[in-house]
Amino acid sequence: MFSKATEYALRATIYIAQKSSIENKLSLDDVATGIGSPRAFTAKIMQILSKDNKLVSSTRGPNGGFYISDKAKEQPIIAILKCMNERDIIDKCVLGLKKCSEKEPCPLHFQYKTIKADLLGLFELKSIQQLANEIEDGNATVSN
Amino acid sequence: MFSKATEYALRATIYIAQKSSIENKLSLDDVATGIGSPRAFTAKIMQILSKDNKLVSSTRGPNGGFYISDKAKEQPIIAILKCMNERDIIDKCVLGLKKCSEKEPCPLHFQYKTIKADLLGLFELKSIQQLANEIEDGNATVSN
DNA sequence: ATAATAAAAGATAACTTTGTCCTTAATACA
DNA sequence: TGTATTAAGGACAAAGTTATCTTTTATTAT
Repeated sequence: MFSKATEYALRATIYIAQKSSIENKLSLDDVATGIGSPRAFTAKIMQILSKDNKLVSSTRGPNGGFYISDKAKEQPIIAILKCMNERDIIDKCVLGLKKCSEKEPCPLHFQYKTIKADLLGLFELKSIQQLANEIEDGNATVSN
Repeated sequence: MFSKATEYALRATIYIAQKSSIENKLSLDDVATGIGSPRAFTAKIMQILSKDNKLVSSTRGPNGGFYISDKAKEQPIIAILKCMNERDIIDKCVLGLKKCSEKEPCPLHFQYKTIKADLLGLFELKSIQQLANEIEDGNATVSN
């Protein structure tokens, strides 16, 4: 469904939300090891996610690292997709038609439409915090 | 969701199912023009689809081209995904976890599961013929 | 047989994604 | 101030996907 970069972004964000706080930041190594992703590539993704400290926050130097503010944790996970510029994957026509629409639909349009709505709902309703809680409670994992 | 190759494969198969018959084959140009895909790349995809004449059939030489037998038209569209080796995209974990399962789920597993089931249902229930009929009836298109 | 037609097959090119490595910049602390 | 630490940033490499072009093979019709 999503690119590897976005998969890592989702896992990393949820992982950081669960493990970190402003007093207890996670290093790049912590994150890459925690979610089972290639270190250097993960660094690139962390740069995107922590750009402007909007979604993930980062500080350099000793005791630096990544963390997520309580406010950011309340954001729905679709915010991660937006940050990774993959938000529109959900809207795309299954058959890849540029102008697939209600008026000029592909033969799967109306059935796929409801699936897309469900998918969008999932990503808009679930917050980063909620998914982090699932891990906290031992009900889920983002480790590979 | 799917690769460009698979998008073209889906469109091409449905297009051929609607336009062709054993007496009236479609040339590569007909197909590429009909679905709005790059000619040479489409040729490669047609080679995969018509390998062993299992899904799409092809003959060379004058009056040759591509067509789909009535029997093949009854197949569900998931057959096209299988042919393109993208069947398992539907099963994959949204977060890219290798061993995401009921016992060791990712934090989206149980919600995403129902969406995957709907998606699989759609691809297993809709036949190539049914989608071709939508186009035949003017209710849908695979042109780009 | 020969010529024309159309797909099959192979080689290769362009582009994108994924991944690594090395240097630079910021920060903390001694 | 200097040194250690950690992320940011840039350059580059490997792999995969998308796309093109050329040659070969099969088939038909003359």
